[in-house]
Amino acid sequence: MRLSKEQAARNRQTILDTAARLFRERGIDGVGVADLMKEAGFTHGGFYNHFASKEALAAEACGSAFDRALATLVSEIEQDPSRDGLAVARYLDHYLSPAHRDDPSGGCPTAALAVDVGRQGESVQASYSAGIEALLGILVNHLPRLKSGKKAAEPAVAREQALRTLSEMVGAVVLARAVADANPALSDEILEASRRQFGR
Amino acid sequence: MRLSKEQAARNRQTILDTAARLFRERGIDGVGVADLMKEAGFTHGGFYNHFASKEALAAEACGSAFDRALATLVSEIEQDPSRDGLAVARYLDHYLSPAHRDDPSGGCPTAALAVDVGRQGESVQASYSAGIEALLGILVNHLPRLKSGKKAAEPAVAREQALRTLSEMVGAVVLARAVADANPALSDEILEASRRQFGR
DNA sequence: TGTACATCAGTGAACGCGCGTTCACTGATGTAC
DNA sequence: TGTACATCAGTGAACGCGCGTTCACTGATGTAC
Repeated sequence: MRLSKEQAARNRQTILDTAARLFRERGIDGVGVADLMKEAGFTHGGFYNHFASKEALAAEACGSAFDRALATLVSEIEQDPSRDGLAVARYLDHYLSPAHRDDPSGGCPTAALAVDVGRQGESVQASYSAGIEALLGILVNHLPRLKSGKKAAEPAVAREQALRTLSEMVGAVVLARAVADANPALSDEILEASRRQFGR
Repeated sequence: MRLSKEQAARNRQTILDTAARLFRERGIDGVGVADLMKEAGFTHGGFYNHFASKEALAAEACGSAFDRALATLVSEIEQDPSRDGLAVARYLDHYLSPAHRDDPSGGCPTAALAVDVGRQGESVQASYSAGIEALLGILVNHLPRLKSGKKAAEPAVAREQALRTLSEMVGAVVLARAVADANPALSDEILEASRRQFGR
């Protein structure tokens, strides 16, 4: 049953993408190796041909989820000819939308994995931290223009602004998700309050 | 081995307090009934004399954690003779402190249970939502005075301000905890950025 | 280019372990007379 | 107030189940000659 190198690499990627999706949806501890492999279309025994352990997968899946999410954002920023932060404004508008709230499995890993990661091993935390730094770097460079027009802000001010914006957008999505079933009106209200500030 | 009513009630409260502590520390799914009962000083079989299920306990423990946290805040506000929001400023300053970040088991349930709750049953989500609404109500009434002095703000503005503040403070603590081991400098920086705004 | 063999991705059973929950049992408490 | 009995909190073994991980096996791929 040996497969071609190309097919094996494709299968590995399928497992990785499935993990990135399921981990965001149900939490890292909420997805079993057997679950995951079945969802990816395999039997569970083959998992260890691709990854040393579930933790190794979690670290890689976290990094992969960040890579994809950030690549999309970066390409949108680069496609924006005016470079005035409109791409970031659109990003924040979607970030704080009910659509993003209702789709954790395809959404930002920062929000979906935030509390989980603190309970995982070192390698997962390192992967997550690197993702946060990368997202923060983008915000530092492109967020200030949204707030203060074309003029460049003091670096320390831009950094502080980016940190606070990140906290608010992540907090809003996390809270909106937590109360979505029990109190949908409050959930919408949480998103709207921050969206009025950043988006539209 | 039957115990007095008083002793039984005290034991029940011990289980509840232990659960509120462990759930915030390790997550609701990260604590087993046997773990919990051992930590509370009992054998696991007796659990079902007090609670119908683990979910029933989780809902009650979540409510209990909010009750205690909010009761402390309310009493501090009421003890403040000037009523000018200084008690809330102190609360935010502690909320955004490394001490609070490093003590999830004794800290605010909003931040500690945020992502977990979305994956729990309806009763847990309802209990959590009620806690959020209560905390929000306090912020609506006492936060605006911090920002704009004595003059009362428009109700809609006060509500929006409270929602955004809640999102930012919860997001900051959740993110600071997630990167605390892998990137302690970033963790401190996240807290500091929001703290400079609200606390001190 | 053709043949012989080592490699290894995928299969499915099995490992020890911990999960939430149930149950028969114990014996002091609470209650009915 | 004293006695007889039902109640029930706590114990510890057991239930079926799913967890992460291991392993012997299969057979097509990749490689050495």
